[in-house]
Amino acid sequence: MVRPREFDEEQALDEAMQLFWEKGYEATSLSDLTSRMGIQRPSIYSAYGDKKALFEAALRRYSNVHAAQVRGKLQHQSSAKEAFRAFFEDLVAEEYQASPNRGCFCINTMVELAPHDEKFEVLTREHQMYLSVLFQETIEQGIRSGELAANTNAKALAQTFVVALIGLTVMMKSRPDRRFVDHAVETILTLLS
Amino acid sequence: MVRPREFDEEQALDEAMQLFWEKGYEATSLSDLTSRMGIQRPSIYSAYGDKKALFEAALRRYSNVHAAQVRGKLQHQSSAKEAFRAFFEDLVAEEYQASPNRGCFCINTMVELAPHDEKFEVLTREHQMYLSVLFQETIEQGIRSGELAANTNAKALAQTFVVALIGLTVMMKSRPDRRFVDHAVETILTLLS
DNA sequence: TTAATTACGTACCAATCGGTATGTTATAAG
DNA sequence: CTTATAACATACCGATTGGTACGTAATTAA
Repeated sequence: MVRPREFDEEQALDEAMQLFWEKGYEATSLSDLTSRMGIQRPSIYSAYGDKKALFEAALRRYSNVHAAQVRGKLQHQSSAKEAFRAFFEDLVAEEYQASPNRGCFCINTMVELAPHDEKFEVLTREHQMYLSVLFQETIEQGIRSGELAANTNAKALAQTFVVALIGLTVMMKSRPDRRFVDHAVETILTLLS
Repeated sequence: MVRPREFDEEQALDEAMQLFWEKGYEATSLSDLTSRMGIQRPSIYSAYGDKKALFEAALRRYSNVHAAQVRGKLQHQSSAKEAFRAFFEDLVAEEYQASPNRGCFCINTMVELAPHDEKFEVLTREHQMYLSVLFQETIEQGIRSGELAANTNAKALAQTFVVALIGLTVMMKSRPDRRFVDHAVETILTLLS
């Protein structure tokens, strides 16, 4: 390396992530990216590759950060029921005060790119699978502690919570009445009792 | 009217709907549309307006057709439990044999356009609300017939089924193991018992 | 201090984007 | 048969798209 980069690669990638997250792949132009990232076009291509590669790097970054956040939120609570209640209630509260409603970058990508690009089909699937494992571990912890019934099907329940997470996140993009979503969360949580 | 249209407006709109459904708004170009619809560019603009207006017309058409399909499927069964079981199992079966996985046009639009365009936020929200009413009526029918417990919260349950519908539809875009989805459907259906 | 290497900024590329002006053709009314 | 009207196809518009060639500036190794 003879001349060091004048920009922070991670920081610029983070800006790209925010932009792709908010607008999606197709609606985000190279001009959008250069102005938001604060670097020139050739710098993007030398540091990350083409637009698709930059998008992939941004998604991988999101996936890592998001997975760690979910893990942290679940572990923060001692009770499994309280963990899921806090998780879903936070999800709803955060999404309702966001504008525009970005939702989840990974879910957005599942809708926009996964059906036409196997790389993103795999990437997004693996993220869901990881979340499912996190949910399952939380449920199994609740079973061991006696909080949840011993015959609880942890795996099936975890998979259902992933479905609920996706459904809630996407649904809130149309900004339905808050009570609609709250009722759904309450009903979903009854699966734990 | 002095010279009749040489193309069938509804039929061409249907082709546009298929294309937007499969590729989304941004990824579908006017050239894609003209070749698929079999008409020239100015014909699109004179018959439907600009690209956004054509998209809106296609979405409205989808919404009507889809709502009627859902209504038909729910009414086809006599038992509420069987109605929802058939509904969700059909959803999964159809989606797993589709390639590419188009999902639901309305849900796709909720993700791509609703956060940035209030018109589509409203349009997609109203469609979800209508589905929720259909679900609720089916549940209430089950309560009246004695099939479901009298203290069943029909509204909350219907809203939860909408969340599940969205979650399942989007999740399947990443083509998870079929058992994953089947387990989730089975768990969701336990909410009826 | 020189040479090699790489980042940077500018300016550019062909291709495609959404959208339209225009001339021609077909129809119905008079 | 003429005339008004609107649909048709072609050909075009400026703007923007993703991507790159190239000359300059900066850094390290020799």
